[in-house]
Amino acid sequence: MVRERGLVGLSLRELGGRVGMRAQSLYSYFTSKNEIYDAMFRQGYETFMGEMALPPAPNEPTNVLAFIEAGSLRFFDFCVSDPVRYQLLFQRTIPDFEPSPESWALALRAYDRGVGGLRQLGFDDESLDMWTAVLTGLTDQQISNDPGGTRWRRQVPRAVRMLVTEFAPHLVTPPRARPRRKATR
Amino acid sequence: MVRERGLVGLSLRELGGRVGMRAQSLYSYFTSKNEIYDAMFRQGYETFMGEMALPPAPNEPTNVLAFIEAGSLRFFDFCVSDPVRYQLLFQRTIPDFEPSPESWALALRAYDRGVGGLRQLGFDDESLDMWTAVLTGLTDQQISNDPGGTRWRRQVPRAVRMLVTEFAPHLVTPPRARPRRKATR
DNA sequence: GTCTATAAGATGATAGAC
DNA sequence: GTCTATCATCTTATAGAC
Repeated sequence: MVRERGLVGLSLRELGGRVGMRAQSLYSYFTSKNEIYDAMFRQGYETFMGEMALPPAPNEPTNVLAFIEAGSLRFFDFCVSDPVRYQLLFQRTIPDFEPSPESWALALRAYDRGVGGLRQLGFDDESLDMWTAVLTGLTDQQISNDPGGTRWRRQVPRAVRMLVTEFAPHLVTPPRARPRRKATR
Repeated sequence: MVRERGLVGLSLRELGGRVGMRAQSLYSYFTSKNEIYDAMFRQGYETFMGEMALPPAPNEPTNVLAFIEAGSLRFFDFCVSDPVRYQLLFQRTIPDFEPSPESWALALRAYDRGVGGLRQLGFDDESLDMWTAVLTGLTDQQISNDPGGTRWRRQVPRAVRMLVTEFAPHLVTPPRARPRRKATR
């Protein structure tokens, strides 16, 4: 229903109708409308963690850079495939709704798991901030300005290479020959 | 009013009350609620163009890189200083509202002017896409995850250097000594 | 240009019967 | 658990008097 009407278009009456009961009967399952949003929020993050944890697809990443790129594209596609879910999980635009503490904790776990691989590769907090911003920025532009297309998705590999070069250059320039130093001391 | 209540919190009754009349009297000025959103949209972009066109502040940019950085920070601050306006102008989350053709044309002019400087410096369409994504990504994170702080703003100079290095390296590495070639032919 | 009156509806939520 | 009945609003918008 929210995929059709948007998040604020969720109406208890119509929701009741769709599941075959009166709106009031929903209160046997949820104490308020926000509790429904909260359940969707939680479910969304559970799906997210499930998707991100899947084994790599047949077209495998062979090296570290390809591995990071694959993870980034997976995140990107997860977001773009369901813009309303993206809005619910990563933007926060429903008036008067904020997730319950348990749901927030889940979201934090999901974030930690998402960037855990990068952290292990030596990315510090600042670089993870930059990482998050760039990836969600591309995602956002794709959803808002080219839904259904690939205009911004095509930039993901380049962004990944750019970020890795900036924050973990040893991963991208194989350490064969050290650049000469100015002088030997 | 929308700064307090959010964009969807705009109510004609209360708006009327604030300007000293009944809600119905507003229809002498606007034919619908969406026309009010449209007026705010247009006004926002006019302010935007005004702000971005201001002469550089006393702490001047001295070189090209600093010039780009200053412009980026100016955009960033414009967005962060008024999150609701940001939502109206750059995200599009009001149900059933879309800007009139004239307002859209204005928004396109504003974008062109905003990236015009970069285009003159040799940035192509793809790099402008990346530019937009990164800058709005940082902005978005700042607004959603650290409102009032500077956690993501601090990353702007680094992002600028990273992007310029990627897309216009001649601007950041002064052309003193050419890297030696493999062989002379 | 502002008002009153009112249309015509939507909404989330509660009480209590069965 | 689901229902009917209903509350208590809220909303945008129109008609027409002054």
